[in-house]
Amino acid sequence: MNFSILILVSYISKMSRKPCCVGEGLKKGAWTTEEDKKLISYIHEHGEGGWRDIPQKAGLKRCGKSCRLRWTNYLKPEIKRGEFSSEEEQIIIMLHASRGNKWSVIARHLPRRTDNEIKNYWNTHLKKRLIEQGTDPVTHKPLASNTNPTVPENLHSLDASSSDKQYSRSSSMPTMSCPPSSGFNTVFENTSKDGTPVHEDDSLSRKKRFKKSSSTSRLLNKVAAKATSMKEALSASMEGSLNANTSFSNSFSEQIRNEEDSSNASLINTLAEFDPFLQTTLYPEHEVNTTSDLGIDQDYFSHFLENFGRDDDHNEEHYMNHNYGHDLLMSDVSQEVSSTSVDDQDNTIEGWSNYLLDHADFIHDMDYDSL
DNA sequence: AACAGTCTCAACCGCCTCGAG
DNA sequence: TCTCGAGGCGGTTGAGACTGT
Repeated sequence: MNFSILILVSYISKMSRKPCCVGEGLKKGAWTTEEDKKLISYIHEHGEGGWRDIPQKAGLKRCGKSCRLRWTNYLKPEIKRGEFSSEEEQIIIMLHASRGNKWSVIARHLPRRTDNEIKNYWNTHLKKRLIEQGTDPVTHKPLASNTNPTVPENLHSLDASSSDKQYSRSSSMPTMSCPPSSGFNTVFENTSKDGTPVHEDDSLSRKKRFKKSSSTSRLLNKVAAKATSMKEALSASMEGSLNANTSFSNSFSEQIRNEEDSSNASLINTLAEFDPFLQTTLYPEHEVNTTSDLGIDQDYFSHFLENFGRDDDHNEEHYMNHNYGHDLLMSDVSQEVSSTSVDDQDNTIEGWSNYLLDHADFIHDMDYDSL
């Protein structure tokens, strides 16, 4: 008997690591306001680091790891919380396509967002929307069985047998006509089930969570509603010298330098080259299969993936052998195209993502009505 | 009003990485 | 070179909030 226990203990000690947070009377679960105050107060006074000693010094019955997580994921003052912008969503999706579930890497490109928040947002929002779009959230390629993403076949396999009932729920939502590139969020945006406007309240209610994406939807609606007239304006203003399929190789920064001289139309074209979200609205012929709120065009996105590769560890050669095709990814950050390191790749993406974020306001404020 | 089902996200778990000694 | 521990990371869980019936 004792011998068996010895073997068992030996086996366990070899197979599993001792939990870092074992101790009598250590508290678990949700943090109280009082605990938060203690932790904030201590870190303000002594700074971060030395997490192991913090609980004792701060008078907390928590393990150091728990304190660190609470601080880095929630209490840190610079953390941005709440609604993700459409630009942030795009960055997450594109980075996830190239990096996979490297949440910390993705978080580096989204200032003030934590990896945990991004991970949660992906799992609860973006992943589902990609599936709804007919895109495999793992491979970021079209789902094989899906021939008509507008009514994704895969949804049928995600019905009652799935724990995720959001689809069946949303299918019961009132539908209304919307521009092709506006997403499923548009369906329920700003509207309660009886059709009356939903007003935001202060609580983190489910209503509010749905409304989190409403800015995306509003922008999508705004852009999509103008897509047709924009295209017409393009054709007219460029007198055929510039059409909707024109490829712009100018860098984004160059475009901005010439911003004052550029028409909104050419700028939007350039934006579209960067931005699948805009591209689908500019090139409606590309969006026949697009229903996602994200508005990401499959062909465009596949192109992105081809140029970017998915796996850092196995795409060094792939990365090196491609010129990335996209000047947009390179020019803005003055990176060597031949660079092969993950760090350089990070920098490249960072330049692009920073640009997207930096000019989000500009994109949002663009005067579509003038077109 | 009550209940069951569903969704969200803060927090936890356990493994990994890396630097110090 | 090896060991150890702090911190980092991605996956998972479960409490609480919300919706539908």
